[in-house]
Amino acid sequence: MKIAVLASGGVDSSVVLKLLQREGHDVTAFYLKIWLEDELSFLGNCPWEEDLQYLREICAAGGVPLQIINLQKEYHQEVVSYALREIKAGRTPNSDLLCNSKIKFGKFYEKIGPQFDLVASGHYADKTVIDGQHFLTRSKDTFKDQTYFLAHLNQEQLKRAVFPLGPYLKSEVRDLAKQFKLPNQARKDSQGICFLGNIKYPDFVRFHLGEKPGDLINYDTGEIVGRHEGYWFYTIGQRKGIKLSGGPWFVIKKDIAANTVYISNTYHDLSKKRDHFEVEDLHWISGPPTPQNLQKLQVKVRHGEKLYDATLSLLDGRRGKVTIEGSDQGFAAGQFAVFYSGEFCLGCGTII
RNA sequence: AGGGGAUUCGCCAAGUGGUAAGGCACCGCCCUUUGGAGGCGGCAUUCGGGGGUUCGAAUCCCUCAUCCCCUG
Repeated sequence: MKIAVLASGGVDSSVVLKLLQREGHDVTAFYLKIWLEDELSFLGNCPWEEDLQYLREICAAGGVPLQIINLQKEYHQEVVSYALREIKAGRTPNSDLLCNSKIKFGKFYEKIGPQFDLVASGHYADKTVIDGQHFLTRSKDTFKDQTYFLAHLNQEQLKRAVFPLGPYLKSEVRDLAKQFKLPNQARKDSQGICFLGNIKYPDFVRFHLGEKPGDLINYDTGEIVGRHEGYWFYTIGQRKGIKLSGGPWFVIKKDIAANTVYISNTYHDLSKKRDHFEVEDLHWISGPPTPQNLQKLQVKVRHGEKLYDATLSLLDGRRGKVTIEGSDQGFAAGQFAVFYSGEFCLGCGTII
């Protein structure tokens, strides 16, 4: 098989190169340049030179062709502008889901064309094929599982995607990296929104949206207790950066029209928890779940944390109400709720 | 002008003779391919200034300064 590998210079995607090569596939490594335009370079040094250095070394040693694809323009159009639009609207976007569906498994494929059979990535995720239908399933490493970030892929994209790390634990991947004698075997995992690199999120927001001071209001008393620099620097459940004494203070609610941010120091009280929320833009990777399935789903409200048992009642084709078993305090509009049925990742919706 | 009260880390605040709690904020690290959350650690040789009493004071005394309240 002719496989295009999304390679970042990190441990995971480097191990993918090796694994596929070992299986006898014809692999080509692609480094996607999705970095922000240089206008922002003063905010932080991009580590992509280091990425490429490792990648070049690994590809050279393994006889793997390496191509660098510039998708900065596409990335800006599809992801950055979305993020800014959402932030400005007072919502909390998750750029990385769209990065996968729009860029890594979207524009990238358009760019390289059908000459490659598959696109492989170093995501901790797996696939199952049933009757020609492709399903996204959770990786063996349930802690590291990254299906959350892949929930926005569509069937076509999933069909040509392959996730070789699915059957491995992170620790096993590290071991493989050692076995393969990869120079980046001990490299620290990357984190944060991929396009930001070392740039701090608030700096990015401030650069594009500036500041817009307004009142901080105590949600419980209605009293004005301080000032904020712009509602877009806050998200629901946020604690850091409120600066007021008497806390800890947590963001409860934002009023965009009034440019006020409501905070509370009783965030952990039961009264602030909710067991339901609404979603829109429901998206199913392999077709909508059956009515019976809707009654016994699991849902993730953010990456990494626990799965809630949940039910989803559809309001219309694209909207629905999710009720979770238990309660949570951090439902932020704009974030993705990702639905699971056992090992299967079914799709996602945007929290309203 | 009298009378009373207060002054401890950026903020709040314990401590009333025995050698400066705690919370918030802030900083660092960990966790984490989103935003958050969470965990761990750091954070006043010093108690408004100056004297004094005492083996020993933030705690007692004197004095100065500032602030608040009440009565003119």
